[in-house]
Amino acid sequence: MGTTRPFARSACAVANSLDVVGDKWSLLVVRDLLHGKSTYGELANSPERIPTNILAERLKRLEAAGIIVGTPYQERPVRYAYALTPKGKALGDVLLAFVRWGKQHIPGTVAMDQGPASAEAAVPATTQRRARAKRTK
Amino acid sequence: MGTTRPFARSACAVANSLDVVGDKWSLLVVRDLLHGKSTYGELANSPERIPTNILAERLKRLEAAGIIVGTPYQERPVRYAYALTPKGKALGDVLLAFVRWGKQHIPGTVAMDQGPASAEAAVPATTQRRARAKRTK
DNA sequence: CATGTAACTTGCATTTTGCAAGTTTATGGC
DNA sequence: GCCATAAACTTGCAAAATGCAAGTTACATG
Repeated sequence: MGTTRPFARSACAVANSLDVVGDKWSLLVVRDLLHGKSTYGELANSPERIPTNILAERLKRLEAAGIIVGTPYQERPVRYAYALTPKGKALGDVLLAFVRWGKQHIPGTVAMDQGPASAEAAVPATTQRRARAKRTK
Repeated sequence: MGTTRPFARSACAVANSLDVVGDKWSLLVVRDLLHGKSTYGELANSPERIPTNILAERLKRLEAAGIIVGTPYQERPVRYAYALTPKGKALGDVLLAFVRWGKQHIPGTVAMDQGPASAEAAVPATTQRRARAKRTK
């Protein structure tokens, strides 16, 4: 019974954290969300130019992991505004550690400007759009 | 001249840090070295069971990145004891951030015991071995 | 109706991983 | 000397992840 191995590699907090966000892109998405970005387009247009298929896949993985949530800000076509959950926001400390290490040990790197500081209007304000007769098919 | 793009993706400290240690194994190797391990065998026998070809490749990459140094503790066959440079030790803060996040947000994970605390004898004490007539070829 | 655009999806070619097995050099037992 | 064992890597692929380009869907605009 229930002898299903509980962890992929070990019970180490570091190993399991890396199994969730230990790749070249996930933490950059989190960084952007922390900085106030929220739509697919905003995330795709970050300076690192994440390939769009990778972005779509990461958004699903991060949502499945409870790090972000996508709430529809528009129907027909459904479009989501992504935001960090508390679990996701807590990754800010990890990001901060990376920023400090990078700035100290990789010459020329800089901390990307902290985002909106007091960003309201994070959600595209339900883009004003007249609801035309919606024919579902 | 010299218009060789200085960074692989952007000047962001996070992005560049991830380009160096942003994979599933590098930080686990750093973790083990912080905990006092130093030989290939000790690293290979960690609970996560890193594939040996990956371990060999990571040791080369981390050394090329100035995060670790390998000093030979034995000739014929040459064997190296790996240790963290100051740059590598500084990753301890990143590890700590991951430990805190993991323990807080991934149920069941734990901090791997801090290593030797006051570990001398980190190097295999130049394994006592009578120098037999060494025929180089 | 022709264009344009945001948000994804799909098709591969390339790269990275990972498992298994092989190699090299040396040690210990008989 | 001969055989078994071991540490530290290396090599050979098969499988999975990544990345580039192009395609798709559902509007908005002129």
